[in-house]
Amino acid sequence: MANTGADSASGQRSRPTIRDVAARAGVSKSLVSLAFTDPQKVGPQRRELILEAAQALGYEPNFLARSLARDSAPFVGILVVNLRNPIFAEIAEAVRQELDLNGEYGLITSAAITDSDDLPNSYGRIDPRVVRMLQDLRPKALIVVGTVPEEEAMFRGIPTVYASAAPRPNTEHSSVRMDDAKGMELAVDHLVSLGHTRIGFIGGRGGAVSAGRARAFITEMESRGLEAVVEPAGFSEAEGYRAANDLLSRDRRPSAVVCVNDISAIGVLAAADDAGVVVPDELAVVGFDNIPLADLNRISLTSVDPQNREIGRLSALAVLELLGAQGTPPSESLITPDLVIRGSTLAHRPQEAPPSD
Amino acid sequence: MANTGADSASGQRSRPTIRDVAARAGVSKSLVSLAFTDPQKVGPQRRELILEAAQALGYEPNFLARSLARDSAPFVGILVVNLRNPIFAEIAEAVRQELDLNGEYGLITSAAITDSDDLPNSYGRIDPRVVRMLQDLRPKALIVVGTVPEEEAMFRGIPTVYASAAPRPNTEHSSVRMDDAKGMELAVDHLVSLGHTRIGFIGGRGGAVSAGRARAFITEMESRGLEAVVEPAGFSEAEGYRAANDLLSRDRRPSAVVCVNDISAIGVLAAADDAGVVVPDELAVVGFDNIPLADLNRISLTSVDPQNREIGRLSALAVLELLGAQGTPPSESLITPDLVIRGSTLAHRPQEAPPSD
DNA sequence: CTGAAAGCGCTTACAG
DNA sequence: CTGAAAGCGCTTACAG
Repeated sequence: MANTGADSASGQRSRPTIRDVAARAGVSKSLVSLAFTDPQKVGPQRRELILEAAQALGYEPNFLARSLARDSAPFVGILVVNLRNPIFAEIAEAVRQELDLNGEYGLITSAAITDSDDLPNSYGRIDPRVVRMLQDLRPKALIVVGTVPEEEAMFRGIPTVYASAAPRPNTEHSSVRMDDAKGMELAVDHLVSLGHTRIGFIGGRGGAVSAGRARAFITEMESRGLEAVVEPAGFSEAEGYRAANDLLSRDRRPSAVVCVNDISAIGVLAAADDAGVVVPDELAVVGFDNIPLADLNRISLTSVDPQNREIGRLSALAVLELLGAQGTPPSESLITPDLVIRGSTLAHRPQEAPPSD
Repeated sequence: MANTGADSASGQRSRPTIRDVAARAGVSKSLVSLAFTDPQKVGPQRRELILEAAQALGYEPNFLARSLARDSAPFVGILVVNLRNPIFAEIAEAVRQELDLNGEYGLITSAAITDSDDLPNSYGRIDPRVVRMLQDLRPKALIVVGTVPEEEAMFRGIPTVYASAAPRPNTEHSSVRMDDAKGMELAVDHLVSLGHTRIGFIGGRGGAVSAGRARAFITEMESRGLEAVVEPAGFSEAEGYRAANDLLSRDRRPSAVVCVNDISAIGVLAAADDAGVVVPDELAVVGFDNIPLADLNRISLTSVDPQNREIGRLSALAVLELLGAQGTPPSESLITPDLVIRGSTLAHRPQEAPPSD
């Protein structure tokens, strides 16, 4: 149904258009357009007139029509691969906030396909229709939060930054992510300083990030002349649980483990609890991600903090740079992580203050 | 920049348009349009021809242009008020899945404004620009997941269903949410069956849901001739912590508490731990929401399960009904919750199997 | 600084 | 069943 005059007279209101504003202000459509896109180029009194008319009518330019005409929408798309993982939500919000500060606008959307057996941290597949939709919307740029398992061909032709994920080797895209080598160094340093020498790693499966951390662990251990014990596992709690059981049943079991992420570390804690192994006295545990859970009184998990807000912030800035100069080559930023020490490695952790308000 | 022929000859490819397909198939634009919107109305051979041309060119109709022409986009908008809360992600995905099953398409987006002091469960404000953007996109309908603090005027003119939130009294919108009275009955029943008579409630602040649960608690207790002890608190861990401390320092302290949600219940557990109060022996704790956290070994929180996937599913169906018959009056569905009993109320809980894969 | 005109990619009556 | 035409709401050269 076209938006006829009759329609706007009826109860079913549609939003006023540029035409309505032009009529009310007594100017042409194009002048109204100009007043909204490049106000300086319109004479002060006319501008005032137009803005008043728009105000009175409650007019705001229609994104959709504007996008079609310009062949580019006035926003940066933020594609969150997995909504269930709280760190992705945190990154996405940090991205949006930083874009805001720079006068850009971020639209968050999610493309996760729910598998029946989906776990909080599972890296699900992506819905190609969401990506197509996003392409139709023609965002100025895209920020992909999290690891996309599929080929990146989907994002071709639009400036893209990966937040918290590594792009494929010969990509044209930028990325901002934690420096895993540095994170592993912090984790192993900490454990070694507590006197641990027999240290295991749980992880290595489930993608590039996992494999990279396993490699970093081996490097870190070998550089100290220590034996690297690796128990392959993915990102889920269940896999952490199983891997920990395997590790705990070895004859020379490790006195400490580093886990590929916090979720699997939670599984390790559960396995230790069930096996009557006291944490941290008999088993020290370190995770990666520093999810909110890690800070809970009863979990108190020492974890490598990837600085998610910083990752989000820098991803936004990377996109702005890409937008500024078209020829900008893709960049890779590695963020230096932090180690947050808690009860899973230090028995007598400093008494925590009650959570602040 | 218009999408000229020269442009499509250059490296910077844009997607093929209906015009390209028409040219290749040797038919008019409108016939191509028809072939995509109402294939039956096109002769078999021509249809085949058109589809082949489209296939060869990699053509797919542009959502944006279609939306502008039709004054309605081919999808249902799913607005997630708060991305940080895992239950909202779960609902949103269930909505999308059910829409899918019915041939509709759901686009998830988030509108949370990050406040500096934002907590995992804080009900943030909503970004009006996201809503406007969504309106411009003209979704067929809207599903709002979570409580929107602002006025609902934003959603006027578009069929809307609230998932997991109550609409304002005289609204024209539908809603699907947990039956809080029933949930409270389950919680109190359980505690009473364990022999508790002095039971507290932590919550009541922060919105309609919170206040409603407080009222339900009082009703439930009074109907049994028990005294209802209410300690006002919001949804955050910090507020749960503080409220629990207040409650525990009373002369006749309760032997059990029901919390307005799981996050605040976590705060209660922390307060009990810090005060040396043993859960569940000296204090039994029940939460609402059954977030994934509640199932963790070390938390093991008894919780009222709102059946989020079911809420999502029914919200999708409610929207489909609204779309089917325009005159359909708004409906309110109350979902019967479940009580998941864990270690925070039952000391010797059944030995849990290791998490399944 | 202003206004008429063409166009973004699609859909929808309307006449053949 | 098919094709030319007008339109969705906006932007962008282009001529005044």
